Amino acid sequence: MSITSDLLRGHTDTIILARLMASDNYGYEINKSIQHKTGGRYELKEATLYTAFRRLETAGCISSYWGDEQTGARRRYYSITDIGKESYQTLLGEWKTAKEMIDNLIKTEEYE
Amino acid sequence: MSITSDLLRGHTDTIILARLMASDNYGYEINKSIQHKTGGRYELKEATLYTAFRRLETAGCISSYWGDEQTGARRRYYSITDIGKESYQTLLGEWKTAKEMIDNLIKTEEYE
DNA sequence: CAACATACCTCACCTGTCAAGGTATATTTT
DNA sequence: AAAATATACCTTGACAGGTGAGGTATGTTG
Repeated sequence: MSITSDLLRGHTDTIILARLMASDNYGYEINKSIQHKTGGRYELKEATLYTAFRRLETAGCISSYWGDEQTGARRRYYSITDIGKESYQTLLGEWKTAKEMIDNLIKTEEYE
Repeated sequence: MSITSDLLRGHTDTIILARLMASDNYGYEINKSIQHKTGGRYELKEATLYTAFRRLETAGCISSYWGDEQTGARRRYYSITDIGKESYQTLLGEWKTAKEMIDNLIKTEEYE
């Protein structure tokens, strides 16, 4: 168990949705921008990333389309839907709650 | 996926160790004190709790002994070891790091 | 032309969680 | 006295998300 697995587990969807709130983007670049934002301390594994895309698309949170690049590898772009925007807000709220709860629970004070 | 599963996943060990930093205690009561501390909003499922005890004991983070109750159901008490105390401190640090990373990643600002 | 970067994808496995089931003792209610 | 509830422990099988390892294809760089 590393710091980048179970502690961040369950946040993958939120992280992706947050990125897509800014603009449409494709998988490879989404991962790069996440790496960039953490100063290289965190990257989504490819398998995790694509699993999350499938999950989010099935849930109606994102939609996808192929880019029209004339050169280089093809790119599948993702776009956040209205459902996705709602989910994102919900997830933000849940994170706030969970964060407070964890902070409270892992302190040693106030345990009887 | 509920707020009490994936978002708190990976914190079970830390929560238990935090409780044991205060004093030795037995499973049933540990769970009660966690419920009490969250005002009933969170409880570890029994299966999760006992799985975690096995995991922590195997890792040398806790040790256990049977209580000498003369009446009522038997109680298995757990005690945090030196290794457990070290682990607890490490986990606290990892949580701090992870928290900052997540906070940063799920914001919509600063994505290019 | 080999190596690397870009860019996509799938499969099998691992691990933590948990619903569902079980055991046993003591107390309270009917 | 029987039934229900609370205390207190435990295991098993299934599920879901993460990930290592593998694959495909194109373009660029040394």
